[in-house]
Amino acid sequence: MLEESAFELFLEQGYAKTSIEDITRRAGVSRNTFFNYFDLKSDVFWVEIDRALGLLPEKLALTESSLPPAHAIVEAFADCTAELGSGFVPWILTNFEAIGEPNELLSSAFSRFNSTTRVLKGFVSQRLNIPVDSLECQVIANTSVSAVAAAAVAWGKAGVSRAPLQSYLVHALAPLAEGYAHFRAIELPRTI
Amino acid sequence: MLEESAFELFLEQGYAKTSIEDITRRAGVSRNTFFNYFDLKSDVFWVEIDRALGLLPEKLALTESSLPPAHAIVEAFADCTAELGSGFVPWILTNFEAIGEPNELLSSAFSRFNSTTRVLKGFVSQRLNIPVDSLECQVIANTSVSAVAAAAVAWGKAGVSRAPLQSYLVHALAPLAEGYAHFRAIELPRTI
DNA sequence: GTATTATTTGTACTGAGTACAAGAATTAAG
DNA sequence: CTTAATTCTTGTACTCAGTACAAATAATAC
Repeated sequence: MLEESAFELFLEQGYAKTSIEDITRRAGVSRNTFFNYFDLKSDVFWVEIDRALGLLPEKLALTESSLPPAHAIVEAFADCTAELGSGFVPWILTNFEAIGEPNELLSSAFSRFNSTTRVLKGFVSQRLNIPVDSLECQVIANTSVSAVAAAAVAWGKAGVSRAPLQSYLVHALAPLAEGYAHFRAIELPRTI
Repeated sequence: MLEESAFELFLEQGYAKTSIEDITRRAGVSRNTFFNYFDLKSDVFWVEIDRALGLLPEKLALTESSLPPAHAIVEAFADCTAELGSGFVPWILTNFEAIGEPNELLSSAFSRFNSTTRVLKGFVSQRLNIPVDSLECQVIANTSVSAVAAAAVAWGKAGVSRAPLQSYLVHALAPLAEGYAHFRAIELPRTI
């Protein structure tokens, strides 16, 4: 499996010093085969997370329409990971300190941040009946995803006896649920 | 100015189709000169924003210690941009739809997100007297920066008759001020 | 066994980013 | 004004992620 080879080499010699050629040689395939499975080198980090995030739209759709959006978001994210099993802990969450912040990881992380906020904007827009391209939707989506990211990283860091992810999500998003309970669109003034 | 040449070319032919060689040729210098001024190609987008963000630590330090952190954050960010003049509107904020989401922009954006959250984590830790590496600090910093980013993008989009950035910041961060008013560290349970 | 389809691989390429030394321009000192 | 020192630009060469495409190989179907 390319990911396993990649993770071994990243720990042995660091992300930057590990070339795609190294990874594919370790896996016993050609360099170009890598690009049959991944668009980018850093995509190896996201296989499990992408699988979980892929479930998000349907999990959001399944939440009770009377539930406040922040609660629905917690439930949806928790359901995404629950469906992938209790042993599900993405490698990058437990190893990101070893990996550091190479630009390729930053770009692939932000790419997923953006696609996740797009999903949440649509959900919030529909649930709160406000325009999807409003500042309010963007803020709720941005802050929710960044809180989820912080919770996920903390959860990954907590070690093998960690509490369920949902505990972390609830704790991280509770203030947002409270803060956004009365968050309404306003007409920002224009200068004369 | 390298930035001006870059922005002209990005609009003429797109980010991906504009090489560093193109930019430096347009500016009348050698390709390697580019790297005397910038670490990365996409760094051209951030000159003004980096200047503003560079002021953040001192602006945060200047806020009243009795001010709730979210209010202090609004004030500090607003002061950062106010000090750089009323005409200060970073090119990327008004042109990011034209630029799209090239991986290089995503990585440089996330790099600045991370460094800004580090600044805010330190501030929140000191102001609320909680450990800087706690989930609470991370969540407050992450959500604050992502709300500021959403506000800044909306502000950039609003056109030449836009309200002051502070209006957008206040609106975006008000729910966070409310939500974090009683946000305290808790001991997340460990599994047996 | 042959034909078709799917997958891997080889080759060649672009361009961001890096390193380093040489050349040119600027500044300082005598 | 000349020389020396310092600063900055530039040329050359490189690595490696990422791309394109065709050839080779493997797998599948008949």
